[in-house]
Amino acid sequence: METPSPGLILDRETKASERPGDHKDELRLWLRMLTCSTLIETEIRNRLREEFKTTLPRFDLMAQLDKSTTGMTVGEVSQRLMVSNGNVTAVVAGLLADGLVDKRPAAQDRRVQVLTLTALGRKSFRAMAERHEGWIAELFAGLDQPEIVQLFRLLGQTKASLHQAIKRRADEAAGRGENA
Amino acid sequence: METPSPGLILDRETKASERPGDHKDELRLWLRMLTCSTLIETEIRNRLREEFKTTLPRFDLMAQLDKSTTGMTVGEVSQRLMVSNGNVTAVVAGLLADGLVDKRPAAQDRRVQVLTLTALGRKSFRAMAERHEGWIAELFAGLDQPEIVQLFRLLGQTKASLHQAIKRRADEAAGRGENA
DNA sequence: GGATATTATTTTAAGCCTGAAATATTTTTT
DNA sequence: AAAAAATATTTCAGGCTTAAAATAATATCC
Repeated sequence: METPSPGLILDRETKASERPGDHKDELRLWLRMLTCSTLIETEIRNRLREEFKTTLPRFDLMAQLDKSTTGMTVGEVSQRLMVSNGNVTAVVAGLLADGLVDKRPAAQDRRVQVLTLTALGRKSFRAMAERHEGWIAELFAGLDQPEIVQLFRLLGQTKASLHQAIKRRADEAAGRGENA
Repeated sequence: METPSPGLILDRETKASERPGDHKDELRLWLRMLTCSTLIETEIRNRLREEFKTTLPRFDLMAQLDKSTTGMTVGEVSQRLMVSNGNVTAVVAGLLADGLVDKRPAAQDRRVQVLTLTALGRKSFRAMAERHEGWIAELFAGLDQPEIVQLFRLLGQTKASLHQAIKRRADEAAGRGENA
């Protein structure tokens, strides 16, 4: 746990550029990030179930709606959560059944469904959100403030890099004539 | 996307300790990490489907088996991948059907099922793994080597912090007399 | 204005995933 | 050695998730 992975020790003798075609460091980085994400997700999932008898997808969806005063469409929520439309429909169905969310067609465009938290939903979410914030703080308690800032910054870089690579790929595909 | 989140700008005037009970920075950090993980997962999932007509869970499972020469038990795989036993059983069922994995009871202990890659499975995985490593490298291409090393290190810190917090919680639960 | 294309959402079929209960096997206790 | 406890895996019910097809409504084109 404390010993750094040998592959990441780089000195003047062993530069990345001297191992052409090798990208083991990036792979290790990804696997470590995935481990962290999975550990956090699993723990939050467990606590939501134990303390609030709910699930992470429901919590996440309610979190989006809580941020918006005027409500959000299915499409907006699906984009924000980076899940499929169909998934939003399914999760919303559960929340509707529990009276936590309201769904109604938009006045101007009847294709669009506008989702809002009900009063019960808002109250219920706020209680969970407060605990949730504490749980996350506990989980990151081993990092001091500068480390948190630095990690946040590097993940910002990462996010930009990902968007760029993903866009590049999509453009290439479009260029090759992938007809929609 | 480029502008840093205001909450993370900390100077001498605005220390975290001066906002007791506030843990918005940790929350933002977690959400950003989740965004990165999700972007990578989705992209890898898409490419595995497009280029190899397979799924991420299958790839991940095969990756574990590829690392082991002697085979792994269901329990070992489940621990490594941080998924439930039942899930391993289910994914393995698909791989068995496709002739990529072999499953047989251990000689000494017939409770245990030993999983190995078949020759086809190994060949098939190696081809995917090579492409996979390239994809990951592309996705992280916006980070230079020192950034990768630094991010890896900080995620190591994070991982340690998570294990500590999760263990603490489990110990507390056990102490309160959670009978198995 | 009517045909066509686009957009938003839902449905569908299939696979992933979980926790808990059930099953099978081995180990420990008495 | 029989009974009880522990361990490894599977089964089960239920929920999540996706991509692709279907549906419905709006916008665009001629």
